[in-house]
Amino acid sequence: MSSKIFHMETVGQIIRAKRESLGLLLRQVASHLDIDQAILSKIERNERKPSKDNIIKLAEILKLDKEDLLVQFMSEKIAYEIVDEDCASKVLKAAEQKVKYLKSNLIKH
Amino acid sequence: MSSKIFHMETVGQIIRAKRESLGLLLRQVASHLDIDQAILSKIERNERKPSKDNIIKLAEILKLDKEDLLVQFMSEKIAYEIVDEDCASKVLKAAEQKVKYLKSNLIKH
DNA sequence: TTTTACTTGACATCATTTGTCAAATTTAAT
DNA sequence: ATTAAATTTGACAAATGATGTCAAGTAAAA
Repeated sequence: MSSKIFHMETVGQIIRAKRESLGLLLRQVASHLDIDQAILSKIERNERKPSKDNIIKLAEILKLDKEDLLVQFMSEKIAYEIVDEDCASKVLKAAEQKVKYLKSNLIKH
Repeated sequence: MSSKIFHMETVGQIIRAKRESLGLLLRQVASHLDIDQAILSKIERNERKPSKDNIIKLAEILKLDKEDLLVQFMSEKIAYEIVDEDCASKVLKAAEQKVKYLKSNLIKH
């Protein structure tokens, strides 16, 4: 019986930690994202959700792996969307099948 | 090597098929949902997405299993959200972990 | 061909997302 | 302790997306 402990850092926690470790100010990072520092402050404290564009630019300036950060971001979004459903696990499994199906029939739109 | 064939009916296809098999008219079903039949027509042809409320009332009037239909609905939504990402599979796996984590730490909001 | 059912597109309304700004608070430096 | 810098907060605004109405068009059935 192996039970792993997961950190489950939020995107906000990840970027705050990295920003601070790089010694950057909110205003510096925010200006690279083209947003007000108020938003970035909120994003870091999980009070607001970043846009996809925010994430991409954050990965750039904070030297984080873009794909990793996007995965964090999107999975977090999905998790919050379905966590209140008791069929959350079914939903994810079904979604996996649908994605496979859609990708194999690569007819865009 | 077993490869299953999945139907992958959309929610739209499911409800149109069931409505027709019950001999119900768009206008009859739509009125039960409290929406214009135009919307229902579009939902059935995947031109518009149903709301969650639509789904619940559809399950009622069409005698479909409510949870099944909700799973179809939500998984479809998620699948379309991420199908264009090449890390779609990673996202779903990460989402599963996060859901587990969130559910185990059942501190609402 | 006339009626009935469905589809289409233009538009309306409302909620959510995404952002700005300035004042208030907190943290750090002198 | 004061000041200066950094962060946080809340009120607001604009843009976008979700959800719906309506009426005119098309297709199917009688």
